[in-house]
Amino acid sequence: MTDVVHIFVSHHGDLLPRWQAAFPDASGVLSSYEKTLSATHLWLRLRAEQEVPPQVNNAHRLGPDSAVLVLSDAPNDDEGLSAFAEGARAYCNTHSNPEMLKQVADVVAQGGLWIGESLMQRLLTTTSKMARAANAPRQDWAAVLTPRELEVARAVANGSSNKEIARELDITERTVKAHVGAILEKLQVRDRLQISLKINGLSRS
Amino acid sequence: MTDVVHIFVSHHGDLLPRWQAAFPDASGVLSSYEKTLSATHLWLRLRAEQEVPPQVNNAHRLGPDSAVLVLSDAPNDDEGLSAFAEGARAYCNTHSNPEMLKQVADVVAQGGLWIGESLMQRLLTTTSKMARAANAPRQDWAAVLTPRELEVARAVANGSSNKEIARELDITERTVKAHVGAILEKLQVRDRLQISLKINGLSRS
DNA sequence: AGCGACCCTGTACTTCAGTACAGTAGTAGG
DNA sequence: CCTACTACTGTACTGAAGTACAGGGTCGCT
Repeated sequence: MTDVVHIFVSHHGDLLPRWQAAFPDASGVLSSYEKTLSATHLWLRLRAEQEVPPQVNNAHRLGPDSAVLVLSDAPNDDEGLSAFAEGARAYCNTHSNPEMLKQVADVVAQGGLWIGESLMQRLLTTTSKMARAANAPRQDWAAVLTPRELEVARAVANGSSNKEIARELDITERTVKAHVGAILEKLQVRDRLQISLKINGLSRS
Repeated sequence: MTDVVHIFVSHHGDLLPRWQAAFPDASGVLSSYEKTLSATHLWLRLRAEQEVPPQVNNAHRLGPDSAVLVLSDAPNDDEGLSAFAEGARAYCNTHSNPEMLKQVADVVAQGGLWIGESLMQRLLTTTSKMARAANAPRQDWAAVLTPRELEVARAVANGSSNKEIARELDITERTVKAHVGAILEKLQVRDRLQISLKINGLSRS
């Protein structure tokens, strides 16, 4: 815990009082390259009038080996998502209290990510929804299809024509039709489009 | 930080040495209801041979007001997802070192969630993918299609045949074909299946 | 050896999707 | 009034999808 260096990157290069309270040794910068190289924790205060990705990328450039922690004056889920998509390690409110900031820094130091509760909830619900829709029924049809049929089914679901699938699998179009026929029967559907809906978890059954 | 009570729920009701190291005051239980009520942190060591949801739910029953922290001998993303879906506040390795466990406990005490890096990465990628697929292109095709074409497009995407759509909209099959043709041209695709993929946000463009 | 899967292929047919060409009609706007 | 867009319909054709019928071969199990 001794070799931790906090550097805050903000519009004016100054430190908010609560940042100072959380990390007495921290320094603030505007964009001076040399000073930021030594940072372990590079805090970036987002500027609302600019896009998020370039700001985060710039922070990565300032400290290639630093963990980038993003501070937002008005946090929202989409902004947070953008930040994490660009490799940020934390996303929290600019005006969080010192205890919170210290907590965040510790989590990041341990290799973790800090995400707000709201965004977290969204991540969990959407992903678990996807997992539910993608896991439970998957074994349903995956079980009845042979390996080869599975390949064909996936290609069909992806929008490929019989001819394309034939080329891809290096077999005759006739054979593809045979496989498709078997799939249609096993999955109890009439169309290749219905196959697509079933494979992609969009059918109402 | 004074009124923190750690209780470990495991198969044998005993404490691993590293748990003890992390929280000297912690106690371990098998399933005695009275003792668990006082817990703020209820650690649950998963049993591999059982399903995850009932185990987590049982932990909630043991301590309705406790935060449930899940420990897994062999963590993986799907298991973690199940745990969080059931309301767990943390998911980490059973054999994490004491520092890690303390860290996890602190995060949870602050109202946060602890999620492994791998699972986190998966959450972020899938969600940002969904956000991308759900926001940007949606207005794309909706804008170029006329109201009637939209109806037809949705029906097509749903797997209806031309004849069915004709019946549903009370028009001729010929007219449906005209609409479908217009949709194909405007959306720059060749198939009704591609229409389905595009409407359902599954195309790679 | 026989049986049942899975994978592969051929010919021939029906049905559906999609396109070309052509036309009627209502409605909004310059 | 004329133009443009939308909705609708017809005949006729091409091509893809799907089905029927019929076979070839391999592999594992009884």
